[in-house]
Amino acid sequence: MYRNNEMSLMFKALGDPTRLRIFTFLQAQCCPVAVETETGAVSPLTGPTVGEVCCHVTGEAVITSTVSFHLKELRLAGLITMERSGRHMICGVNRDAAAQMIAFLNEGQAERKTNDDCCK
Amino acid sequence: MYRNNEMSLMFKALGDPTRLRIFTFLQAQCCPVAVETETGAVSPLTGPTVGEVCCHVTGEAVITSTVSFHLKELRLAGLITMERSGRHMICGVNRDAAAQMIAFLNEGQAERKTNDDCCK
DNA sequence: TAATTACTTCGATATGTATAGAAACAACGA
DNA sequence: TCGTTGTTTCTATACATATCGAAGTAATTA
Repeated sequence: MYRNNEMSLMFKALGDPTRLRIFTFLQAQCCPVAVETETGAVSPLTGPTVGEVCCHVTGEAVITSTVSFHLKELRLAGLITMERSGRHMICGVNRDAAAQMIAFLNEGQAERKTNDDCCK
Repeated sequence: MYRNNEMSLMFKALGDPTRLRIFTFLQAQCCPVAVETETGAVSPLTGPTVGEVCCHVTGEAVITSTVSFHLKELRLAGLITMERSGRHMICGVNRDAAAQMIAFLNEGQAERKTNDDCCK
């Protein structure tokens, strides 16, 4: 049941068109990453700034509070990472999260049970 | 851009814990299907009724308007199918929709672009 | 240290969503 | 045709969410 709730938060985060655009934009970015030797966690070293994300979304070179809000939602859902670099915030996708969603959906496709006789 | 909006509707539908439970429950059901010879579309011949879905979700043998509401949302997002069979409504997952979501996420993982110099 | 850049948070607002009970509806059996 | 079963729709309500402009904050430069 815990997994269900975590997963629904991820899906919910992608459930807004603007956030889905941001996510796929970040997913498409190819950039060098740092790997933590202890945990193996991967975080982007460079990548789009918040301004660049805004730009991609709105087409204008202005940072909006709306995009900032959506970035926060994506971050809280664990779908993206953000790290300060000087005045900028560098955004990157959390590829593990995407992998988890894929795995979740794939499991469902694979595992089939015969009808349980529920409430009878 | 159209694809983005369609996809976000699917993710949104799975973005509620109750709906995600319903979806995975239906995904797990193994049942005979009918294949349309023209389109190749697959639809379940038998499967859980609305009452059985309710039962799985709430643990009680009562149909609630809430579950009915969530089933409708899933249906409108294209994630499940529902067909009347006598007094019952037979629910089934639309496996193609799940496949589409998986494909969408996978594409994002695969396709990487070098930074486009956006708004500069 | 004052100004500038890059971004976030706050406050207001309008709209959407989940839930629950009651009423309506559709199919079947007596 | 009347009641019963299985399900949906309606209505009300409480809560969440997206958006926008304004104010606030952090890092850098003049």
